[in-house]
Amino acid sequence: MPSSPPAVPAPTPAETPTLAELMRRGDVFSDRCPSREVLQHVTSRWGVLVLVALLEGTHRFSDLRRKVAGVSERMLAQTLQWLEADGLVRRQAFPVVPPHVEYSLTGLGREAGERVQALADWIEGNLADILAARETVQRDKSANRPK
Amino acid sequence: MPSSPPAVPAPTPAETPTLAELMRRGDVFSDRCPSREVLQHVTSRWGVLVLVALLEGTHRFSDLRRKVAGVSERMLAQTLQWLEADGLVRRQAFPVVPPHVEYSLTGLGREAGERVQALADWIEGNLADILAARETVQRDKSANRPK
DNA sequence: ATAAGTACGCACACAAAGGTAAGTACCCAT
DNA sequence: ATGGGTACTTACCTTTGTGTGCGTACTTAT
Repeated sequence: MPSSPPAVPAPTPAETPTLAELMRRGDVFSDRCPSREVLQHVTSRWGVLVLVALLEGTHRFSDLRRKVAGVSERMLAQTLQWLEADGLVRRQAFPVVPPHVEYSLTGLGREAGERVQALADWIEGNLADILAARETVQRDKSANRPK
Repeated sequence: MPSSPPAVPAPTPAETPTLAELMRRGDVFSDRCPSREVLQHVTSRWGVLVLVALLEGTHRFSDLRRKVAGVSERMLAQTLQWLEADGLVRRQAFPVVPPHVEYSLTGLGREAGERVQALADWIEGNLADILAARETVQRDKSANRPK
């Protein structure tokens, strides 16, 4: 149980990448780097689930809606448009009535999807540990201020 | 250029996992599964960046604030509390004045962090392709409705 | 003596995310 | 003929995320 802070090891100098550098290779730690937008689309609430769902193959709009439980039509459409704009999802519309549209991953989308799936899988597999940790952390906090 | 939709391959039967099953192994596709909350914390705008930052080692609050460019004190504190509650981040406060608090990853946090880093790294490395795709997709859309 | 740094909590405000409901223009099953 | 399915869009409203500014209780640097 440490009561005094450790000594500082080494100061990290500040970095200021140019815009051109941010295009060649993004930097999520940089405030105005475009990679942050992409990150937000990919890690958005429904974006993650759509990418994982599409890893299994092409889906129609309403198939996705059923698979991704809880998503509204509005947000599913919105999310798909984000991912399509970023070149991760391909949209194929057939000129028939009633409408028929198929969504699938592009090459980029598949690569991204595999990474988000790795994360989602890990969370699913370790959910029990995480929920257990929640209890523990909560208990420890309460112990530090019993009144 | 397909103009008629392909035939359907096979209908997937509906699944309804019980709450108990959702605890042993989460299912992010299930509406009320707790894994979704965890997913949201981990993939939140600042959660991603904090996890990646902490992979490099222990950081103080203000170190994180400087490293994660653009985050406000309010949201950094909030994000850290989410991750701490989920057992991914450890908080160590020293009873000194001025305040000194150190944040680090737990075992769970490191595993999660590695996965989000893999995603962040991929996005950084493929940013150029994604930005290029944005242009292309935009152009294709405009071409389909020139007026 | 004054300013800056530290790690937050709190109140206020705004914008974005997200849900609900309705409308569209047809087809198909009952 | 009525109801449901399809792939959205739009308008309206609520919730959440997020930023800003202020206060704190001191210490260290200027």
